[in-house]
Amino acid sequence: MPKKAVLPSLVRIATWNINSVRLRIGNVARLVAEHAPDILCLQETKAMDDVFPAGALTEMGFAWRAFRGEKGYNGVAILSKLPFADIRFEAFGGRTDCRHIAVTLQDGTEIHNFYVPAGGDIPDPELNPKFRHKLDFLADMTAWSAARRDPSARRILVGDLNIAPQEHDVWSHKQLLKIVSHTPVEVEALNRLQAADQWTDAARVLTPAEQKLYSWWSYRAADWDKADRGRRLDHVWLSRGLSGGLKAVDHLRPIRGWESASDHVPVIATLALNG
DNA sequence: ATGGCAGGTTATACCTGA
Repeated sequence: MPKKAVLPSLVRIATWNINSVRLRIGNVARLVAEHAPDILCLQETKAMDDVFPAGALTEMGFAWRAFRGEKGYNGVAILSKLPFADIRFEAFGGRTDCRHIAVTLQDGTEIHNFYVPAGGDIPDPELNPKFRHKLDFLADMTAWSAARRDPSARRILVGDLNIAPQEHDVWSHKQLLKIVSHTPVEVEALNRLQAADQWTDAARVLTPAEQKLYSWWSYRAADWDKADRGRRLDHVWLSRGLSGGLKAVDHLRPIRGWESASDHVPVIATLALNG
């Protein structure tokens, strides 16, 4: 007897640091109209639950919604056209601020949406509590992943991880070595997390390591496109039980040029969950 | 080598981002 056909054969899952979901709800609608994600994971929604635009997202076709936000900062959401069997969150970095939310789909696939702390300006945990918080958060993620180590688990980890790990995940490896998001201590912490359950960095499966690949461009550049000083901060990772189903990963650079754009662009992975 | 922008708030100055 074939596996129950609860889910479509290919699923498109998007991650996007939206930098205020209320301000950019029109951009979300345009993304949905033009790119048709089945599941949309947002970070930095900056909206408490009572003002989260759930109605507008329902009208876009997301019958299933999980969100948790706080006033002015943080906030994560998972919007889905596929049903949820469970919604939950866990504490990382010693706080229950709104930086993680997870759902389970009907076939048992888990989706974990993270907003890792940015870490402030000074890459020294002794001098900068924000950097200490970032490292603590990553250490907790690593322990969390190691405790669930499972070669057959079906998990997707997405989000703004606020680290560009590889040389060509930033515009200048040399010039960013002491800049928070690309320092060796952060990259090593992210690599430990990835190794904790042999996660696949989906974007780099299909794009060679020598090719520049970004998901974020600063608001501060006079011309972000011309300067092209980007970083790959937004990630889609697949557990071993799902990595074989990966079909495509798109970094939607043109969206950085939309009116009233977020400084991050969506990353969309297409994968077979039942493959 | 630096500075540059943007969103939100018990706002009109200061915190966050990275």
